[in-house]
Amino acid sequence: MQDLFNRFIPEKRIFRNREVLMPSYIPTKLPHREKEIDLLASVSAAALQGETPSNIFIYGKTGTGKTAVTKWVGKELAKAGNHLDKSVHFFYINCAIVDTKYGVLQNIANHFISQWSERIPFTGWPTEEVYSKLLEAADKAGGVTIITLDEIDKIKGDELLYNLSRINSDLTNAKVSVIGISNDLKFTEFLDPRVKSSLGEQSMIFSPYNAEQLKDILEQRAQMAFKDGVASLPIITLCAGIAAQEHGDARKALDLLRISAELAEREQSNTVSEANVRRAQSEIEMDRFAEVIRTLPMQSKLILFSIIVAEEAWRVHHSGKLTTGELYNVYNALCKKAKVNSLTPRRVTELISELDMLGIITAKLISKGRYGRTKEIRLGTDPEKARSLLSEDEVISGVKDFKPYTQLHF
DNA sequence: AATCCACAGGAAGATTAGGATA
DNA sequence: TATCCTAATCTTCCTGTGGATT
Repeated sequence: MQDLFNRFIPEKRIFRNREVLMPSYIPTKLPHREKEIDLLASVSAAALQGETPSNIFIYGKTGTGKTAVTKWVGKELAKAGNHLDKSVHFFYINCAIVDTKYGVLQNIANHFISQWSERIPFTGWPTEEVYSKLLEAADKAGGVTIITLDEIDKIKGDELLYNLSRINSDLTNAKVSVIGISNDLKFTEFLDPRVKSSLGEQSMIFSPYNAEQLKDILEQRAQMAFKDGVASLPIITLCAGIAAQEHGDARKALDLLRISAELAEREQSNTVSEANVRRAQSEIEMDRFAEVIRTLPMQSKLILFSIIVAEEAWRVHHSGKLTTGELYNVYNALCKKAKVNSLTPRRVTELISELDMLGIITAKLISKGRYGRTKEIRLGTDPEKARSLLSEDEVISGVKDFKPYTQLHF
């Protein structure tokens, strides 16, 4: 019995606790977020006096610790409340998962309702009914509740936010304050001004970590996640450096370290090598690249395919650079063959810029003087890889043998 | 200095698709 | 189910521009 499964459980050489490197893990110490923690704590401390804390809006890019800090402070607050015998509740909900008004209200309400029989079903009730039930339940529970809405920009419609922003006037016994978390800096711009001023009483911005800070974070986690001596300091510094270049996203840094270690484990190694990190990085990069290409709209795929095809043809016949106009000709011919309506040059330049921003291609604006201004377009990645990814699309696979030079003059 | 190429990219309006609503 | 709304996509029309050429 033991032997049967032992064969499939790899010998533990690397990990002590892999969970620590997962995005969901929240450590007890959050390095370099002391200021944010302090500010958040000072605002929400009002709850311990039985006052309603100001509503807070938290901005920051992904992997800057918004969620971790908020959850951590929330947990501590609830703990402190318990200690002081004050009724303080902390409630967290991710709006990317529950994105409807009904869903959010139902979740909050059920948080107050302990008895199963009285819980609100996940569908069926009129939304207003859920709201009044929520008020009732909250009043019954009393105390101060802090509701955290993570990825608040994902909520459909702003009715919910309006309701929540004035929920306190509907409550007699309980007090509610809201923490909104968003990685979209422009989110409030198109919000009802009343909601905006109410939710934005306090706002915080989480800035990305730099390489030094990421190093500290990785060091702390590595100590818990790995057995001793698995990841050396240079390896950790390398991971931190790579992630710092990519917007200082701590989640990415942890992913990189974790995948590197997984590769090392698969090689039966006892330590993570630089080669493991490089491999992991290209694997992550490849995944992202594949995902981006797969989800491209059809027209963008056609344009990308035109670039691949044209570049190949150019390499054979010519060694000039691919320009917008030439690309458009190829694209146009390709569309004809694929029996798809082609877009106007104006739209195509826009799509080229989008592909450029996605990092799939590079489009550099140059001037050829008398011969105009154009963009030099080049594929940013391996053409064969891109080609095979594009062939998954049926429209593209229908024209995969397309050769531009049969209908172009050089 | 003036010209002019071959586009870039802004503005505004039209079209379309998908989702909500009655 | 039909219809209505909205956001995204796309078109039309436009002005702007760096620098080789005249």
